[in-house]
Amino acid sequence: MALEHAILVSLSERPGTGYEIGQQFSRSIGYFWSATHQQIYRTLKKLHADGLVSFESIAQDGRPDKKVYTLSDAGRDLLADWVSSPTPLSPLRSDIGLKLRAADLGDLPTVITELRAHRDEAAGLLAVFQGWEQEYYPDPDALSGRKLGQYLVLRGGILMHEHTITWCDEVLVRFQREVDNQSAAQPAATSR
Amino acid sequence: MALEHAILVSLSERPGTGYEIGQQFSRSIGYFWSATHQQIYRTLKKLHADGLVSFESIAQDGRPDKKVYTLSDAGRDLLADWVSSPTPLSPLRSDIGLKLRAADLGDLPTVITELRAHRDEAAGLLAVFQGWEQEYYPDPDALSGRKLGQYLVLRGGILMHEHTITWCDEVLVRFQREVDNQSAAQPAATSR
DNA sequence: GTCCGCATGTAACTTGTTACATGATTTA
DNA sequence: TAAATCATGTAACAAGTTACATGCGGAC
Repeated sequence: MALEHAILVSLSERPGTGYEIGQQFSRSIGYFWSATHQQIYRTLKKLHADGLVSFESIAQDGRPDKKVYTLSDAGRDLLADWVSSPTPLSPLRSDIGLKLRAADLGDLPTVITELRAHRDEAAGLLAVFQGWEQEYYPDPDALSGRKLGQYLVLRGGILMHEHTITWCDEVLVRFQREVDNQSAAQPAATSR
Repeated sequence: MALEHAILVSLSERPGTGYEIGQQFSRSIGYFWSATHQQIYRTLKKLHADGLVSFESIAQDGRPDKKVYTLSDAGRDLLADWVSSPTPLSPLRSDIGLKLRAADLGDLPTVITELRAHRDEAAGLLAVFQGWEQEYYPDPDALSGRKLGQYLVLRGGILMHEHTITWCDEVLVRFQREVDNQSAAQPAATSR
């Protein structure tokens, strides 16, 4: 259901083509909701059939026509209801959690290397987010309305990646100790 | 892909029926990977066709036969490879993030009420997790192997819910201030 | 006598992923 | 001349959700 809402949210910020919505999904909104262009086109078609968006075809030189979609009144009403509706805790699907749970089946040093890569990736994204925070929201206390919501979502992303990094570090420390203990127990085993 | 791995992880901890795996998915493992029983039965069939698990039918009085699944050597090898493989940052799908981004379209006091409910739900789960931590892992420094992995996943869950609560609180403070400002600006508007 | 736990399944549908296809313009 | 950007789409498949179906035994 929520992909529809994600697209409506994007259109509520500004009208745009499927392509442009896709851009947003791989930039700002994309850090909290992802979708491929195929999903977007498919869903736009459905939203149009349901009367939640309208579009205007714009002819272009050389390129195919573009369809600029706009939120309809019905779409805006639906969004307003939706943002005020309850949000149950969403079931999790965390690959890294699963892997950790079975980590002792794999090769620990390799697991550590991959975990560090994961951690660094999160740290990279965190830096990007923190850059945005400083650039776009230098005075967070003064924010209100739409801008405030966007800022708070960004804050959520920052907190989330901080959490990921904290967790990875905790795991890395413990796993490193585990490796050290093993090599201390079998000091002759230098290879494999 | 990863549902297959989730089931293999469960079977690597102990053999079991589809039903029992489902139980695990709504308890321990379920807090990091969720699946319905339909998905599980469907996937078990596929895993069996691929030779990653085997099963033994056990006749029962009155009840239908149960199939106790066991991880095969091939399944164990596949799991070992998988836990050592890279884990890219997974794309996010956060309903609450999306809603926040469009929060100004809805009724703020209602949004606040729902957000508080969300926060409290997370706090409830956090308490459950913390209970487990104390009950099952009273001496975390002494853990190793399989148990250590399970503990670290639980730690991840605890950190995650703490993050959720921190975030919700941050948002609640800001939104409450927003409401106060609005009612200060229009002190006569007591209803609606 | 009704609900809960055990135990497995089918069917229909919605979402999400991956690959392929087209075609002009701009940038390296 | 190879690539990236703009712009839209089809097709096939994998994964996830919801509803329905069966049937015994025990608890309330």
